Amino acid sequence: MSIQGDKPTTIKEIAKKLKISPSTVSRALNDHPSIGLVTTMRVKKVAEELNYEPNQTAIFFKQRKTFTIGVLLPSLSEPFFSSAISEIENVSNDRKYTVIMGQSLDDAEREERILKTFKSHRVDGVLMSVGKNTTNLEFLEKLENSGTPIVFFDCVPDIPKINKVESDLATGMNEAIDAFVARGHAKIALINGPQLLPASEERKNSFLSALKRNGLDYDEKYIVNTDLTTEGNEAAMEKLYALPERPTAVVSFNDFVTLDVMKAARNRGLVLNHDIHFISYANYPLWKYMENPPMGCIEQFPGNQAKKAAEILFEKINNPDLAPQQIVFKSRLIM
Amino acid sequence: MSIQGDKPTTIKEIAKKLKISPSTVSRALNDHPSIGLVTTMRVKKVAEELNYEPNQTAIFFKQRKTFTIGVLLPSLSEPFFSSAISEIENVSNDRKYTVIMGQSLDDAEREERILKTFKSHRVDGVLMSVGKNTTNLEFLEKLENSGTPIVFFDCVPDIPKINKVESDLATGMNEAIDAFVARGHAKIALINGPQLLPASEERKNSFLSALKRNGLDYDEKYIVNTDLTTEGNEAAMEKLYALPERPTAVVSFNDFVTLDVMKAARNRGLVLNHDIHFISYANYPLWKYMENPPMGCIEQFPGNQAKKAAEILFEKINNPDLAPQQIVFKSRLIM
DNA sequence: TTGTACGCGTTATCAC
DNA sequence: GTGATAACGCGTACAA
Repeated sequence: MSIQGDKPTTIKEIAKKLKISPSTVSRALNDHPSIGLVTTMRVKKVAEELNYEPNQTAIFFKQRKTFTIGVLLPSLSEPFFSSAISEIENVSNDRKYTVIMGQSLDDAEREERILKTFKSHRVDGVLMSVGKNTTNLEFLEKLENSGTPIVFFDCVPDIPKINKVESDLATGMNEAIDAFVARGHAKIALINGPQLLPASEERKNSFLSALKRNGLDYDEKYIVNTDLTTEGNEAAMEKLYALPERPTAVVSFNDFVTLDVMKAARNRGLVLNHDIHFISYANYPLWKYMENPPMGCIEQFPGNQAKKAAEILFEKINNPDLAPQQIVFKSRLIM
Repeated sequence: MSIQGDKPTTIKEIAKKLKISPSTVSRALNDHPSIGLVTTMRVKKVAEELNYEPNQTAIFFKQRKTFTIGVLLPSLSEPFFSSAISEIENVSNDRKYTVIMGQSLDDAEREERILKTFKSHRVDGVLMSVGKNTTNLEFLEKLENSGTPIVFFDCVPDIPKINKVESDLATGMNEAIDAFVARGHAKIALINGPQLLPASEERKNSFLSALKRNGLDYDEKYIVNTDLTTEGNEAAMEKLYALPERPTAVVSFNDFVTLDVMKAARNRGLVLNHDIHFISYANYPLWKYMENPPMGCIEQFPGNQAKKAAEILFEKINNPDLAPQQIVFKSRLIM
């Protein structure tokens, strides 16, 4: 119930109380070697008493360094990004850095606005995964020549000389097709995302090459697309179901799609893991609890990706002349 | 490829270029009415050219206001908190506020350290859900009389006169027991969390009163505890399984527990939704995809809670004299 | 070992 | 309508 005012203590007040100069207080507080032990102790004692806490806003301002990084992701609620955030917070916390966050919700305008905010906050670096609808990459240039290091991960722009950490979707796809083939499947389908999405493009290409690698023919009817809505997912499954030569094995775009299509398959009377088999690009292992989970899933290690990206960012912050880092994490089939 | 230096443009440079004073530039940039239209336009044009962006660190420093709130949660990767974060980011973004984040991981020391960081960043307010192991609430006092408004949500300290948004677990529990009873169940068990957890205490109490309300006897063997590890969860299920009068209906602490115990039940040969029925305190609706989901789940609306908490915080920030707000969200059974 | 003086970028206050 | 000046809290080069 103290009538403790709202104004935080400053070094000046400590100085006045001790009848010494503010600079001495400053140095004492920072354990500057030139200050006598007694003085240092006296200063610290009074600082404690007065509940002194350094005003970081002043320090940030003066030092032109904020010990803060900005993290900009498409979404903060998706499990993939949650694991990422968690790792980023850990790495940052270890290094005494603070994290400010924003979600673009795949809105390019919002994305740019948040980036601007980060910049005006003078963050020491930016970690970001680009939204699906971002086409204009000017902001990048602006950021870069403002000297703020930036590291992309997961969804990265296709530009040379930037720092990025991404996932190689092909390795997991290869393993998936191999696994299907090893079990005797020949009619293998792909339920892909929206056609214009780079992530879809990549899945398609690696799907085709994995088929080829296994000596299988490609039938274009076996690639269907979904707009990632539940309706779209179900429609995609319907298309496959309607085929005269129904596929017995399916690789699907991601968890959410897989959940929908598996349900749709069940509703059509197909017996999971008997009539039809699924492998999903997956973000988290919830499958183990299901009675009929997908046959396998392709793990992209969002936590690891984010962690690595954060580490690169901190390297860059401490050594701006570092050459651009480009890391690729292999995706892996988990069964 | 411009040799654009690393130093951001300041109003001084704009002033020099235009041969006017920095104050005029400042006023022009802020659309101050006393500045002539022509001057204002000229200033804005040059600012644009020079890629001027206000240095918030300087503004924060001067204004003693950071337009930043700190959000401290036990975990950033749990779905419950992810939805919360997402809503908080939305509300903050709407109000032009920035969010800095930290996760305590239920470590009281880390929690306090992060809070200290928030404070030294001079955040305008704090939003927090208290960790499981936090016993010492001194930090709260310190924060409060430093004038920083703080709003708790989900896991809130049991103290009067603070701002909090919490969930009433009893309403959902009542509906759950009613639903079980309506379906003829009499042997109803509770798989609860660690005994010392307030959340467990609350579940237990509402379980007991819901039983009573339905004229059912309470058998202490029907309440088992888990430490929330997979092993603990399985052990809890085993205890129930071993009972001579096995329960036919179970309310379980949360999603993760439910997943484990349902699996354990299946492994014991019990047929879900026939031999044994589950209702779970649930954070997100993934159940609809399962072949044998729980009979129902008790939704706590983390997104709504967080949104309301954020709104209260912003009210507090704008009007510090506002009386403490205490909101309770009723939990609801979803079937 | 300690004090003095200055500057970081911005805005409020006062003067013209 | 515009300019000069001070101030926010801190760190540090320079002086003593």
